Amino acid sequence: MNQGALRPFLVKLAKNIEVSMVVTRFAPSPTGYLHIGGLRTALFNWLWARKNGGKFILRIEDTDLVRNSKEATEAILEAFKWVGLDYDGEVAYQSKRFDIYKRYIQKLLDEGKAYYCYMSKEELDKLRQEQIQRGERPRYDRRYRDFTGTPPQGVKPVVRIKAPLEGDVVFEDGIKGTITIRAEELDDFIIARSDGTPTYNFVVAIDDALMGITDVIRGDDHLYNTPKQIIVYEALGLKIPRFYHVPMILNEQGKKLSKRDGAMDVMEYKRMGYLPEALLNFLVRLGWSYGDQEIFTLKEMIELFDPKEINKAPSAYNLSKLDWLNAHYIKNTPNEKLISLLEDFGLFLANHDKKEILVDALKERAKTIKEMAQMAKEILEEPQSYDEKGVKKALKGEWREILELFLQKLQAKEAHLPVDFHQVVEEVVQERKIGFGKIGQPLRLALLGKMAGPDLSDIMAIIGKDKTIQRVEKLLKRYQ
RNA sequence: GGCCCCAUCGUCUAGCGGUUAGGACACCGCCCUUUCACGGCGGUGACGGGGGUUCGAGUCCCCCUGGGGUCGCCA
Repeated sequence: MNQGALRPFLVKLAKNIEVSMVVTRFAPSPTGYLHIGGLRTALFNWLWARKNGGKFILRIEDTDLVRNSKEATEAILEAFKWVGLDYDGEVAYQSKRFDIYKRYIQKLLDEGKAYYCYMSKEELDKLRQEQIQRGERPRYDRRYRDFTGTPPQGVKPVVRIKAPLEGDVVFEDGIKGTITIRAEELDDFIIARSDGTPTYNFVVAIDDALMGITDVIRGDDHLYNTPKQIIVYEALGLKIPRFYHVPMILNEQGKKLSKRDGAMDVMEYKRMGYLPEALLNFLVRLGWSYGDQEIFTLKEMIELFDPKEINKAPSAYNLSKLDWLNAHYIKNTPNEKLISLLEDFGLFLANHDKKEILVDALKERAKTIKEMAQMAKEILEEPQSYDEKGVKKALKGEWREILELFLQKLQAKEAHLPVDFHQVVEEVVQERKIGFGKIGQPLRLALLGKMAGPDLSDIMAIIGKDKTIQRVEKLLKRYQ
């Protein structure tokens, strides 16, 4: 095959590669922390890009200079870091791209596809009120669309785009199917504010096109923005990406999620002791599933995720399922890792000689790292009071004689490991011919101050012989 | 209110014209066990309502009801 014959083939190959390339993005506006709905959207985009060996871009939508904050951007970045989502290239800031948008706005102006509108905010508000009173849908009346006269003085104009006057804007949504919006429902929306800065629907379309975004996965609160963005794409002759509008996450009552619903901030989950892998697993199953599978590693998610399979209906989150997932991931996290996570909750175990026994005992029962820290403290710290019900239940019969015998035997013995302590308890049981509970219950009360907790032998080994004796003596003394 | 979208156990979901409607969380029993968990076994529990289409509808169509989104010089 000579070069001339090969060339068309290579061109075709290159085109196919381009077609199959997937570029997604997450585009938050920096007005607050990253919330769980945003994180799910980010995850979906990230998974889809990674699955296809494509790119995932993080773009900060900060065109509204007065509402943005640097802290919010940092909070979003921090949340990304915590859950372990990465992104390709540098973070893109729209505020640094104003000159680009300006050029496109000018282009539309020059081509007569956009125009200056001199209506003031007050006039607009008045118009809207009148329309609402008449029971009409409030919308701009296009009074400056074909304006040729002398513009009013002292009004800084906005730029509006000419939306189609008739027909439908139709697009294919990867989740919801064909969406049709009639032209009458759209108005000539503003693409540049009176201060010259561009607005959301305009810059989104420009950036998605310029950055080569092929798949836009976003919340379905953007569904109605899509036809507006399509108007921009078409006015500029840009390639329209595929859209996937993900239904919202609802609160536990099945109502719209609001700031009042508590744990909205992703970082709040860290503070509550959740593991990022549990949160991600929880979130990926909200609106998406793969048969009966509940547990997904990140690798499996990448392998199996497909935005086309996302549910059409909104889903309510339920914390108890997150708890279950978190408990699962805690059980499967190496002790060393747990010990370092525990430090965020004021528990420092790194130098404790029985840390393995302690963590092993706790990881089976804790739902969160925070809870785990609490349980550990209950073991490590001498009880200051005794559970009332426990006292009634455990301190009866010959409990005193039993514990005294136990103390006597323990004092006479070397004890370090759980088996050593277990052996002492066993001897008491044998000698007194009693059931394990007869000694177990008062002993547990002495050690923990309450009736629930890990294996007694483990607890004694963790705190050691001396503290065990101290605690038993304390109980004996307290209830003479 | 207009427009758009949606609807299977309390919750997350499987189902893609013929299923005893499956799984998970939660809940309730039982087992394991010195206790609490974990784990194992079992149970309660759903196709919002009404019309069609079809030999046959959770699955297709229409209406109602309910829910969500949206109607900014915010994103």
